[in-house]
Amino acid sequence: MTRNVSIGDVAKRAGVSIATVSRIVNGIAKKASPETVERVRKAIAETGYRPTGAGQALRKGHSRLVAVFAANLANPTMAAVAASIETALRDAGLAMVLCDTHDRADLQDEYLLEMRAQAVRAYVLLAAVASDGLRAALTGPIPTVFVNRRCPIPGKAAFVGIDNRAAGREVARALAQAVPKGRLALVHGPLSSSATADRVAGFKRELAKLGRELAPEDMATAPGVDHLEIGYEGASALLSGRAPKGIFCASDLIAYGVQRRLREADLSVPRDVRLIGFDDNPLNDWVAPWLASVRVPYRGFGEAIVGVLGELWRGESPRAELLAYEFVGRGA
Amino acid sequence: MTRNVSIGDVAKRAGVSIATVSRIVNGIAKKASPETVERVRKAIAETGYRPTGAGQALRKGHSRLVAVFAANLANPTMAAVAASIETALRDAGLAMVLCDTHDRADLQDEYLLEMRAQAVRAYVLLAAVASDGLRAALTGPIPTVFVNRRCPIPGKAAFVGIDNRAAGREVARALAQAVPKGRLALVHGPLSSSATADRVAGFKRELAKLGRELAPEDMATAPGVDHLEIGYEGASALLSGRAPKGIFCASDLIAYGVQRRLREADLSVPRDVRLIGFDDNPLNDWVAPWLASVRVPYRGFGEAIVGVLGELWRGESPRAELLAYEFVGRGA
DNA sequence: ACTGCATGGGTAAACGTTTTCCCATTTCGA
DNA sequence: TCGAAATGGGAAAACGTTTACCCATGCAGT
Repeated sequence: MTRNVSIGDVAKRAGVSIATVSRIVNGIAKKASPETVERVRKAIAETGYRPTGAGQALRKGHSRLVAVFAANLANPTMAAVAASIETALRDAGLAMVLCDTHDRADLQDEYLLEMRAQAVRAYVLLAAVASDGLRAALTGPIPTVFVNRRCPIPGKAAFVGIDNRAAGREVARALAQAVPKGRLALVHGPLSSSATADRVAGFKRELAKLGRELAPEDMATAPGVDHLEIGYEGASALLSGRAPKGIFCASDLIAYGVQRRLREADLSVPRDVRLIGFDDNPLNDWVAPWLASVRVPYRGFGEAIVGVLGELWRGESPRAELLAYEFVGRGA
Repeated sequence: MTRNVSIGDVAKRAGVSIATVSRIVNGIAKKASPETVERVRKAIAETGYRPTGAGQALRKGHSRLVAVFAANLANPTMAAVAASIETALRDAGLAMVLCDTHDRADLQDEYLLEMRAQAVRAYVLLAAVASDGLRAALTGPIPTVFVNRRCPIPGKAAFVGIDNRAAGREVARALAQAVPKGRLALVHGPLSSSATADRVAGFKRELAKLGRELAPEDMATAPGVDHLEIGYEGASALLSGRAPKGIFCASDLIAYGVQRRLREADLSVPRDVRLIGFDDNPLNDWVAPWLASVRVPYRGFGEAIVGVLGELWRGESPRAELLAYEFVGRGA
């Protein structure tokens, strides 16, 4: 219906050139008398003018969009991080394009191309997967920051997350202490994720140091992207022998799956088996008060990510920002 | 570094004009000899050309973006719907800009304006809130579809969701049957959401019909956006009297909150109290096997929404698409 | 031989910005 | 009083597309 108001309309109404309007909108304050500024501001307010993204993007070479890639939006932690990023981006005057890669390289590559065509200002990769497209993107001009899962391709890349290895060690100490004697075990997802791999490595290493090294049959995993199923399958594998007294689950969802399997085997958590998860899903306090976990400050990820992005936009070199995590004891 | 390849580069390489390339890319097949098409296709493949969004948006007046507004991304059902929309949009060659309005009118308005400036092809409002900006948007040229929560402003607007009133009635019958005698109760969030209001209305109406009308003290609510807290507070209110035997919680998260409060009062679900939630969070089977619920086919929302959007883009008039829900008995 | 009409494809305008020049006027220092 | 510099602001190009319009050429029908 009503055509969008353009910078020309504002200029006409204020009786100045569009160049002047543009300068004032963009805060190039050097060149404009206070009266002119006032007139233009008035015209903008009256017309409700707002610069059109397409025009800006065309001229400047980049839009006000940031592409966020998530491996699996159904995963609550991914959704939480996405929400946090969204808020932080908005505070920075940017908008989020959210892409679900389903952990598939082909989809990720397609999205990388499409988002480049959209002239996004940055890529934010939530659990990236290695792919040719990613390799290409890393040499391209679009700043990229990896979140949670480190860049699966060698080279220096910006990262925001926690020290998963140290957290894994802390879990090991907590579990060993909570279960002074008896079989300990581990259930985890694919190790292609650096987050998982680091947690597992730290956990195993520390456990060995404590003299409670895990045997191969104490470690279970399963393929797939659904951590609930992974947990269920992993627990099934563990239960072929004598039930473990303590299990580290590399994510809370895995722990939920494990607990279901244990429940079906008439084992009670935490009475019969201690469980420690990871991520500390906000629902834990409500529906899983038996689950100890590691709280990752997902709410703060957005701010950290936008901070790192700011550095990249200013031309600084990529760095890793590690946030503080916290072990949450539950089910004591 | 490497400048993006533009349509001109392709044209030069294929030895044709950019108009020809554009026509071929856009499938205007009438005007191009097979050999020319072949040459251009080859040039496109070699250069990896892909039309730039900004150019298209500028020329056509709209981008390949669709704006999705969610009231609260931390809510798993919102996230699930968003994920579903994302997939459906991708299949249609579109991308999703996700905006978290935090259920605030001012943020929603700001986003409506900003997304209009981004020339989005549509608004998808997940739990919209009434506001001046929304009123203005509805008279504007951008197709709008409401999801889950109906348009809070009178007038005809496209809608995708379920028949919440009928579902509420079904819950009433199920609860009355599961708890043949004893006090029944209801905990719900703000009634400004049509989804909540309809569920509650259907539930109360049917209960009255069954001769088990709710007294005022059997209905509890609490302000705020966090359903967990609402459930907890609501349950506290209910517990001032004799504990109810069955409670309908207008969402699963509310049910989680209620259950926690009951647990703290040493009441067991479902032994002491039957609980029925709504939405059927996928986690229920894993961590809340005591919670009956109404399964809303959120996975299918995306497809339905994109279908409705297609109609709107073709100029058809807005309609409401109601999807099938299903009562899920648990904790019997 | 001329008209009429497909067929294939090129020219150029338009979309809305930003930004580089450029110009006019004023101010200031000597 | 003259030149230099500062101040305020305009003209126009460029970004990448799409599309309305135009122009050849070839061919069939008269």
